Amino acid sequence: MHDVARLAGVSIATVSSVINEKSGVSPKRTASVKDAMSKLDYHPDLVARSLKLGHTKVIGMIVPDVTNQYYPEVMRGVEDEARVHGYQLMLCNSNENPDQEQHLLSMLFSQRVDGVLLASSDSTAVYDRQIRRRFPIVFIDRLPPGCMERAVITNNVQAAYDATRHLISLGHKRIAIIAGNILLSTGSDRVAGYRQAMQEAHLPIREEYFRHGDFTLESGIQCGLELMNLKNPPTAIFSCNNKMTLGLMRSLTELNIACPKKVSVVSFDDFEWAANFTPQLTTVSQQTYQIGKCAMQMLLRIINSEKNRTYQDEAVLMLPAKLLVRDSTTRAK
Amino acid sequence: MHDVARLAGVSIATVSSVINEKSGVSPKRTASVKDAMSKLDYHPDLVARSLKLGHTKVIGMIVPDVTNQYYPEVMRGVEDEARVHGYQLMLCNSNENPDQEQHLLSMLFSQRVDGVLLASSDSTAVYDRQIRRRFPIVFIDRLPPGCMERAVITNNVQAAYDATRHLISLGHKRIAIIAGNILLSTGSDRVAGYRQAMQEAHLPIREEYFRHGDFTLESGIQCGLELMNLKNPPTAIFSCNNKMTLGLMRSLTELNIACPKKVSVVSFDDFEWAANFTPQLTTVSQQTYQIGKCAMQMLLRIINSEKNRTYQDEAVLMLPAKLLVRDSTTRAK
DNA sequence: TTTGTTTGGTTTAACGGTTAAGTTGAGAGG
DNA sequence: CCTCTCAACTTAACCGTTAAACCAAACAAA
Repeated sequence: MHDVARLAGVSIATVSSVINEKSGVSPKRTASVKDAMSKLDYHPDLVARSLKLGHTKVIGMIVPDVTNQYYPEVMRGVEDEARVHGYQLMLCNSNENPDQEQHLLSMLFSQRVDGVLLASSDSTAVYDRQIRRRFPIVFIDRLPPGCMERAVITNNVQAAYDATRHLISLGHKRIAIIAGNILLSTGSDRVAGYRQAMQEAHLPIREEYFRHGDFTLESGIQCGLELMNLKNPPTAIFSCNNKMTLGLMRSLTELNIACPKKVSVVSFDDFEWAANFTPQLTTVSQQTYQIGKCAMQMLLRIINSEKNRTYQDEAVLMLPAKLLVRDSTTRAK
Repeated sequence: MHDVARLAGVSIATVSSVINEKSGVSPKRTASVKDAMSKLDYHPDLVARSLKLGHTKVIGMIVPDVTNQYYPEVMRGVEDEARVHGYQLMLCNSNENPDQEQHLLSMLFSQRVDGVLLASSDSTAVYDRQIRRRFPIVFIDRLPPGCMERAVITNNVQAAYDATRHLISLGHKRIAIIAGNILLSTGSDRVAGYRQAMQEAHLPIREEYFRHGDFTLESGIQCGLELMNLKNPPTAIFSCNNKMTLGLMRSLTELNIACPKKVSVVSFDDFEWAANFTPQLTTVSQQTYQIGKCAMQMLLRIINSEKNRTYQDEAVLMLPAKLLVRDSTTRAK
């Protein structure tokens, strides 16, 4: 910057003015400064600017597993919205590990990011003022216990209800569920929707049809095997996320059980490949891109309101999911 | 920091020494400083530190599409290696857009990242000294034209050769290829491997069996339809990436053509779902995690060698891929 | 002519750390 | 008792920006 100023024959303050497009610099000088900048291949140091300005124009995003299709899709929405407003993204992986999540959180704070988007894997952490004071947080996908605001999630209860209703309307009575980690809202809410639909239809929820997975492929295989090896196996299964569904389908292949002939399957989470399975999977499709976009918008509103001290609270935004009926579900015999 | 120093009754320099675990601070003071730090919930400002130190301990990573399974897998390797050495990751999406890629590159420079991992979508850009001077770059996945060093990629020629050989060894003669963007090394190298295997087996490469896709699902569908609607359709198809394969399989479903009965399919890129398709897909599996890990290690070596001025050059590291034979390929009749 | 205002710039003090150089005090050696 | 050494700590300069305060010249109004 110093060099640019010297080459253009002005002070560094003038260079700064040109960079930030402030008024009060004559066209002639503006031109010569710009000239000098490109001659020297000068790029402003955002580190220094951040230090001075007190904000970084970077927002952090913590997800439990980048490898799960779901999160990159959310990330697209976040990124597109962020770019429009000149923000950069710092993506971190918590590996479903609460300790690492806390560590990342404090690391992001040290990096002085302007805000954080968090899909928390910590079912015990209380994100109270302590953390809040550090920076604005918007929760995505998963709602931490007790959290009543600043979150963008899918209406999991409704979505699970719809999925289960679909099975019931096809005449199924023996409907099993492969639940995810019920310490997470995505785990418990989907179970709640299932329960609601079953009770409404006066169907019993048999203990043996209620399987606890943990959102991983392996647990899907395990639960699938257990369910189909019962003396009286279910005629339909509701699997609570994409990875477990994958495991479930593998177990069906292994046991040589035809789907949907012998058992109908409806899965949470749609993904590119779902329509390519044989059979094509009936899924609950979340608005992933939209979740990311809305979350980023909410975060931006919070950041700006803190800047202007016009604190307005942001409720939990619940986006509906859509049931995509394909070939893995069919009428009960 | 000021507050911490005051509370502990020392100077800020002493606080700094404690933070950086420098010798020359008495145990008593060390304790009281640490005490004060936790009392005030103090987290050092990495922005200020970066400004002073001239490095950020952040490395940038630019990928064409986070939504492609491949890149998150690479990212895992990068992240694990980065974490060990105290580096953070800034992930960016170029959307296969060269302009955006250039823009991100200059943005990352302004952020003063210590290095960059780049899967370039720019087939024309020359990454010469101009760019190099800004920061160390290691290329991943795709080798830009003319680049002979500082890259970690899969041995695409060999892998494509193996895949094609596999089809040939099954007795296929009419072997089609759905190529990707041949302006990218991943596109052209895979074609080269295919060519080599075909020529070696004295099989003609028919123009009509050579289809140009662009690595997208849509192009896969398109090429699949075109190929199977020929008067004399191929008995085997080599598809050059995961998304195009997905498209290809959709087109087969649409045309009601059985795989592998009517046509064998081998695909580049393995992914979690590949083993769940019906039929289970024969794929070329890249060492994604390892690519990320090795690339990060190489970048670290470059960064450190620049620091010590012990410039040593890094060649192109080529990792082998593995052919996973499953059910989508079978003997030609 | 004097005064006020506007325009187009410069100077300088932060921002929050790190570190080289300087200071202090205590113990050892002469 | 004086000097020397060394450990322990402080002072102050610096990193690259921005912005408030300041300044000079030009011009308009009284």
